[in-house]
Amino acid sequence: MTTNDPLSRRERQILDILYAKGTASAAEVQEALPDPPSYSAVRALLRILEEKGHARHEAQGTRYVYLPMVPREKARNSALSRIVKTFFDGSAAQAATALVDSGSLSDDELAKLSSLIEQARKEGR
Amino acid sequence: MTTNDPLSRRERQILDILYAKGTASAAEVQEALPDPPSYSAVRALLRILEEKGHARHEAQGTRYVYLPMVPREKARNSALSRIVKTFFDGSAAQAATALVDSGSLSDDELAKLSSLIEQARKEGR
DNA sequence: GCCAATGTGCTAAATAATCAGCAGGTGCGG
DNA sequence: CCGCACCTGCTGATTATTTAGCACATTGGC
Repeated sequence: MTTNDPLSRRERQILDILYAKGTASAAEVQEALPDPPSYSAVRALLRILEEKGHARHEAQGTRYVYLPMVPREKARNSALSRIVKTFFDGSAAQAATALVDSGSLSDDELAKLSSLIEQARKEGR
Repeated sequence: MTTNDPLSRRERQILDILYAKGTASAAEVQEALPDPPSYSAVRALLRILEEKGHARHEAQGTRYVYLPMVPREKARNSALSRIVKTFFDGSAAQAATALVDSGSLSDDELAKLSSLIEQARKEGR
């Protein structure tokens, strides 16, 4: 019924797939799953996720399409804060630094991020 | 034997504790664990983590102290990249933006991050 | 109209994870 | 020297997870 009861391994994997894809049918989930089990098994897991309140389905034509209950942005923030806590001593700045250092940002992205920071600095004071 | 065989719920929790603390005794792990089981159980889990190659122990005086096998920095990067993939459509820039937007960065940190970015932009071209 | 193909709901069996308990060993204060 | 407090190694049982299978409904092509 709430947000953070502990998910099992498969439950976590499936929920992650739902977040990555935004929405997915049982078949899509199955094919995205590492070491995928039978279609039946996937459906059983999806049902469990629904019972636990982590996902829901919508009828799309004749079939079901599943999606996460808690909105992506909320989930993403709590995932980030979990990582910041366990790997960056609670420092979001360190985490941001690691991302920039990863070298996967384009020139454009760097520019935008830079101006975002400038803005934050102005507003901050 | 390597990085990404699937960890169970408790294994993940314990490993996270080891990463957060750097190093911990069985008792410390137990007390950091949510809804903590018996001391015996914690020790059993730690032994399993060792067997699977995710943790190791060092004798500290008469007792054991446990620590993760794969170095923190490596684990942190793969954790970050996992989140970037599932929550930010593979865009590290978006993730960095979310961190800055979280508003938890001090003025000082913002300044440092800014200069880091400038440096990256120069080197990038 | 009928027969694949593809969907659903439900259930029970097999596998994995989790747990607590017991049998020592070691160091230390009284 | 003895008992207490704390550690370790190991093992079996309980509980949760994960899985596949079956029965039935709906759709679309032929």
